[in-house]
Amino acid sequence: MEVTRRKSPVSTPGPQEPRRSLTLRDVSEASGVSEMTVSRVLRNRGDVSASTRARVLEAAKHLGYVPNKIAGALASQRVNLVAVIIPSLSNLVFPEVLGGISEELDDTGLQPVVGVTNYSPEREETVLYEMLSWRPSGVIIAGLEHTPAARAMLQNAGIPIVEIMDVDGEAVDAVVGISHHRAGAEMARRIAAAGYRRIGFLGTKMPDDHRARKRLEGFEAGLAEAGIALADREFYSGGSALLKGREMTQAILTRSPDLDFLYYSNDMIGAGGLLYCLDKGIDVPGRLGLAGFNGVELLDGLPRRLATMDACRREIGQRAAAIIAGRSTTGLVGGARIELTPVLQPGDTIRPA
Amino acid sequence: MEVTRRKSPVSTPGPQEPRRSLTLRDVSEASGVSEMTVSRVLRNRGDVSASTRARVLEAAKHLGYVPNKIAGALASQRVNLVAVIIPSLSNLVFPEVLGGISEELDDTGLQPVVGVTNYSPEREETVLYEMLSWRPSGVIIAGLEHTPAARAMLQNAGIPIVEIMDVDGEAVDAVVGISHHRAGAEMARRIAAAGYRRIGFLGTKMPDDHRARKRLEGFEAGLAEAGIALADREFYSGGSALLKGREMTQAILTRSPDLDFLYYSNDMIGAGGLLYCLDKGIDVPGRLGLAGFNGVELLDGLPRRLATMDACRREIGQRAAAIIAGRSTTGLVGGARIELTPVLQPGDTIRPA
DNA sequence: GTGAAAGCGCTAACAT
DNA sequence: ATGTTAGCGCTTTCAC
Repeated sequence: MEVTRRKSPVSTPGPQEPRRSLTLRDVSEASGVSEMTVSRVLRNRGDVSASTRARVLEAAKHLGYVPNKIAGALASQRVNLVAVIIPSLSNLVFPEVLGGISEELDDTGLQPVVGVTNYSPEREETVLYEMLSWRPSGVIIAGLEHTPAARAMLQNAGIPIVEIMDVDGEAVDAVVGISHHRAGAEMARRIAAAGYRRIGFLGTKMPDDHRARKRLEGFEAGLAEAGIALADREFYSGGSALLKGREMTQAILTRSPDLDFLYYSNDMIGAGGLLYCLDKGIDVPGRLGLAGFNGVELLDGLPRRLATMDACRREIGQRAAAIIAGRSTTGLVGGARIELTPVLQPGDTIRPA
Repeated sequence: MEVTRRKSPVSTPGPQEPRRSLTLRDVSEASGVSEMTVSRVLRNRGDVSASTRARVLEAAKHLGYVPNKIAGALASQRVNLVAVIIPSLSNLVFPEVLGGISEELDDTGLQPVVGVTNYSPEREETVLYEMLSWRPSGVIIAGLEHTPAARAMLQNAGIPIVEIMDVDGEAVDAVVGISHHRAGAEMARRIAAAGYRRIGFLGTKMPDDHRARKRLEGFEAGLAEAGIALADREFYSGGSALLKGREMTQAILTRSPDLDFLYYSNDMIGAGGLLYCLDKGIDVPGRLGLAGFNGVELLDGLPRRLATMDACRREIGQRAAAIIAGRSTTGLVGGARIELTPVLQPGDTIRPA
């Protein structure tokens, strides 16, 4: 049995005994160069003669050496990871944000690591703690609402933090997003201007989806400007969004047949509602107008284009990543606040004003 | 200027100088207990008196200490990370697999870390290298096709490897998936049995989507059993799948108006095709039958249920994660081969046999 | 251009 | 129940 940990000869490992990974020392011995020089070659640092470099690379490749970033990170106090914390991956929106982040990070040597919270503040706290314990170079996190503990961790992390998606609130550090309140209000004004008066809201019942909540609040505020109050509302949670959209639409129209507009908290349930209306032969947008939110690509394939607002998902990811990348280069600190402006796309489901 | 690295006094950090993170030593000093005991408390290891434990936890919490997993991993030679390497996040299928993985890993102390390859073998190789350099406890990777270098890395990693989604080929270690060849063949037999004879295939043009390719091969083999050859085929890539489905359907029906069945390589383009047919008033499934692949939840909201086959996405994730979790506990080695059986769901778009 | 020494923050192993 | 010692595999720093 081995007792000492180091210098154990690389005897053939026993049957069930996990093989030891190769180390710099192995490459060093195989190439007859010091560990230090091997390290330099592998990181393209400092001056190394072409011949040495070739010899080292050859040895490393031949052995199948994969550097140990754990040791590297510990020694250099540098980790090329960016923590990305989002509520969900099935939401369609977040993979797109992620796409923007990856794209922007691609040439920086930084790598995103994704954590998913399922819209639970407690899970967010856990995930954040877990990720911070790997000492990432930055954090990109969805939303401005966090538990006090999570907020404290973000503040004390000593790394750039970018809160994304939403700008309606107090940021810890930098923030990139849109105002969901304003987005809701803008849609409300457009609807009111088009002459719709009996307006219903349909949303997923997500106590922790603050952005959907803010859109609704903004929407009601916008309607109020025109002296209109929300006539009815319908909430669901879970399941296929498209199907839920159908069911909710049927439910609300059965209960309040005089509604002339339906505002959905996202495009997927909106699309379900649209399909339902077309099925039932309801005149859209004449008898009934419809609008969603997000501007998802999926809508392009529907029989009619649902009115929506682009949430600038990809750009949000890019800008957030750019902030992290920029700071990790310059070392500068200071919280930018970037508010993007979503564009209202009336599509075919709002009648002209 | 500091020269020694250790024992540097915790003087107030300068304005732009990144703060040093708290260490075990800080907690040790604050609580008046040795670093080792603090470490034990924080990991719930060994016997620590209730009073000491309380004191340590209090100190750690008060300071806002977040353990440094990099150092911990290096010292313990243990990393609670599982590398998950998938082609895409926008494919709808992979987030579901991920869901299964997370769920299964949740109580094991293991954490998934996701890497995305965009269906590029070279990118897969890079991502794999990057992830292996963090010395994860296991790898879950989509598909059986890898570059020789990637395959070598997997073989030499000395950790459990689970290749997922597909079982048609040679696995490095364990494998969990379905036979896409068989899935294609089964659908072909069903279609032939229903009396369809002029059959077209529509797929995304993905040279590296081996599973779609295998389904097509199986499909053709299945048709051949009934003496049928594929009458036409149509390929596209990129863009909104739903919209592409529409366009491709229009294209293939224009070119080959006598087709009586369309087999799509995935449900999204199939759904687009279905919407197109309904728009055009084509009699489905009488005049024209349709089928997709995957069994995505989205289909539930469509006007008609598209025929499909469930790809067992969630279960694949669960089983794969269970293999990794099991091995990291038992230390046993040995490649399981788990073939799941997808179920054909005829929906409303294949006429009865 | 190359090497030697020290130590990153933590934990395994062995005292006590 | 708690402390001490010696690294984990790499990079920083300084010397040659």
